[in-house]
Amino acid sequence: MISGKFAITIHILTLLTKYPNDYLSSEYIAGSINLNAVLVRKEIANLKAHHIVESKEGKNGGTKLSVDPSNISLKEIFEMTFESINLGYAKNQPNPDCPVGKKINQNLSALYADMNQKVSLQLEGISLEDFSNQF
Amino acid sequence: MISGKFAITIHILTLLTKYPNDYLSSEYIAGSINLNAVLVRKEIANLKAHHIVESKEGKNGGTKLSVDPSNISLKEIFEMTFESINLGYAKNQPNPDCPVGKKINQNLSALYADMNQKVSLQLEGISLEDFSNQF
DNA sequence: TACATTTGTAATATATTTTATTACAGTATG
DNA sequence: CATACTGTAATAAAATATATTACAAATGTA
Repeated sequence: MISGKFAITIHILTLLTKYPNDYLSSEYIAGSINLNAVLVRKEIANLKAHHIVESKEGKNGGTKLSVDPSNISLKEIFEMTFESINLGYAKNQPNPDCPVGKKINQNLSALYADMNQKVSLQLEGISLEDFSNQF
Repeated sequence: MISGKFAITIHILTLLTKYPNDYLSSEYIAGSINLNAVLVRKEIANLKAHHIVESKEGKNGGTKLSVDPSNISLKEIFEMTFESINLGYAKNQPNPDCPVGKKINQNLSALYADMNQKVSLQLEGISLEDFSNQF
């Protein structure tokens, strides 16, 4: 199962991009995603830690973008919400006495690293503004 | 969480490539992966359905490759074990009355489709033989 | 000031997915 | 005919993801 972190975060950011002058509440955002507001606030906390958004507490509070959406790429959003693209690893440590077991994870890692590079290149070319303009 | 299906399958196939003249038992393979033998047999069932390997039941039975490892690419293995590369979707259906909610999944899908194309190209260029030669 | 609204965060519960285990029928080998 | 395998179903356990509840703290406004 892949978590919805990236999708949720990009949904939040698209809303904030669409309404750049408003502080949107987590309840409002949650209503668009159809997700619990606490989880929205958790992703917002992550965005705040990366200085992408800023929040205001109290009545009429909420969250708004603190960067220009043309200056942030999907690669950055990806990196904030996803460790790396990969096709998975077996759960347990493989047998180190088997020539295949000994090296499988290292060889998979190399493969996945290449994958990430290609995907990163793709995501780097798309700004949040680009993405939002599709709506 | 990403399941280990792809990693397990490629581990199995690497072993079969290394020992092309033997029928390897699921217990033996499981010992290399450090995984329950039943799960190995399940992935082998998948490989058999795709005519990549063949099994022999009974004493001294096991599984061996039924294709030339230079003629099968990681892309094919990927497609047998993975739906598609993606960065996830939010779990619940988004609000169709919101312009963003209405289109978010479609726009994410398009993004992910591009990603798959790039990754597929990469994987297409690597044969099982290539991968196995790294060990 | 008092109230309402909102964030921030912790604690806990539920749901979903992934992996593991158990069990056993069926098949081939020697 | 005993042994060592596969094939597969059923169930359990573990891991992860999402949801809910609760409440302190902040802030705008009557």
